[in-house]
Amino acid sequence: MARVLTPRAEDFPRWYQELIAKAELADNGPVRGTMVIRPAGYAIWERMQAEMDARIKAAGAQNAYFPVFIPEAYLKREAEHVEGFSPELAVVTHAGGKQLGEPVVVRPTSETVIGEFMAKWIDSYRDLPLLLNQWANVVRWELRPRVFLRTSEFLWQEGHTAHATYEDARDYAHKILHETYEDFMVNVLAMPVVCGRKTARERFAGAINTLTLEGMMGDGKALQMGTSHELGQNFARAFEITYSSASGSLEHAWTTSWGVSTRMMGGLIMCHGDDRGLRVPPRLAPIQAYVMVVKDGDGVREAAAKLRDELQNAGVRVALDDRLDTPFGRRAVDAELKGYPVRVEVGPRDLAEGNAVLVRRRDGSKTPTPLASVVSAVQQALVEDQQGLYDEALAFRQSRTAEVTTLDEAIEAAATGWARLPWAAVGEEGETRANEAGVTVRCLVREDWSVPRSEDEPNLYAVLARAY
RNA sequence: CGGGGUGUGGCGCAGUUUGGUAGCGCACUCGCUUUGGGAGCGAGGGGCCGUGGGUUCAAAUCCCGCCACCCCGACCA
Repeated sequence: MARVLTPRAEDFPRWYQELIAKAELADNGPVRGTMVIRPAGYAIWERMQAEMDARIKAAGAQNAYFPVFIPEAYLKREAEHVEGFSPELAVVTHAGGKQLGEPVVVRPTSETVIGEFMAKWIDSYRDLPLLLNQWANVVRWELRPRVFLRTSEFLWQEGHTAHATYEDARDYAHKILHETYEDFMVNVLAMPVVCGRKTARERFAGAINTLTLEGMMGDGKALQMGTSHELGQNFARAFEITYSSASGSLEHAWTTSWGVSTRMMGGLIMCHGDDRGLRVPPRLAPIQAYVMVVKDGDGVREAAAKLRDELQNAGVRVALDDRLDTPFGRRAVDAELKGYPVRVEVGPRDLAEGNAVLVRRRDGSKTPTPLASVVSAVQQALVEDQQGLYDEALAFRQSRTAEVTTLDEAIEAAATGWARLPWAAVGEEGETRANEAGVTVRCLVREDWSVPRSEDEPNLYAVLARAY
């Protein structure tokens, strides 16, 4: 059987296969494209999760946990929602050695179960807003899985909130979009994203508005990195999430939901990776500085260990590699594949001159550095390369984004990157035409690239691109 | 579901046209030499060739059925 690497060769650079094999970030699982994250990849995911979780808590949400099995009837309560998801549901029909009276669905997302609980937990306006988040794996039996980008099972965070008013819900959805997601992607992942509003066609099933964060990958395609939905009162009505207002009237709550997933791992690889492997932004990297004993010699191990300690004390996430039984070349190449931002190479030759060699993953530069200034040089490199990766990705996106005026031009430009044009020049018919050409409307933005409050605002622009 | 394709040690493949009882690379184990950019040499271990049936003295190879998986399209965080 041919090895399972679903992204097409032209979508992923050559190194990707080697990265999968050697850096062991992730692999497809035994069940039809189910994602398996190996330990090396988990270290990166774990840091993503920690950084994201901190931001979610800063937004006031609390973590909770809900059932993996959802009665089919729950899904059916919200018409659009069930229609949107039915084809991709995994349904359990047998359990306990017999056929179930009512099948249960393996959650594709948890609006419905959480809605059920929200209805129980919310009585008064004093209970609002209710801000919940859960880290969980969900299953969507997509027709065509792709490693990292669209696996049948994926791990994500899904936030679910209920608010007393439309405005409060809307503002919260936008707050998550910017303060939680955009902040994380820009400052931790070093990935520029365009925040915008999905068209009616691209909207989440059951939402009144879907906000998105779109990133450009190394091949010019777009990847939706995260999403934040205003669900209006659709789910509140379906699950009877009601509260007594201050004036005593019974009202339906306004809910939101939002999520980011392990897809970000794919985005990270495809945005920053180069022909030598992964480049992990310093703020994300589980190992920021990799101190390597290049070759044994007088005082080499001691010097390396000392640098490790100094870096650690300075707050740098550091690892020491003194495996002299493994050839240096292999260790160096492995470190590159795994994308450690900075390597500190210590060997007798440089040590004789009181130096270690500082190697930066971002540009491959090698700089002999006096032992006494290694810590400050590393710290500086980490800061510079965090910014450098972002600047590089932004410059790339800008160079591949065309401002055009007609749909034909936009479709042509989408062959290599993104195109932006007045939404009025596209419209629903234009969107259909673009889709037929393999191009989708990624989002709607204002002229200054900010997020529109409504689809009816004048002077909106559409961002068109090919997507995964 | 439509159109292509593939199933052979852990991974990637050759062998199938022209049947003769399974091989290569990587990985793994042991030994020696190496170690400043993916090491070399030597010696090993590991496969009822997806599955069921048929043809034959003999099937990975030929014939029929079944199954699984992959790629392209429809679907999507």
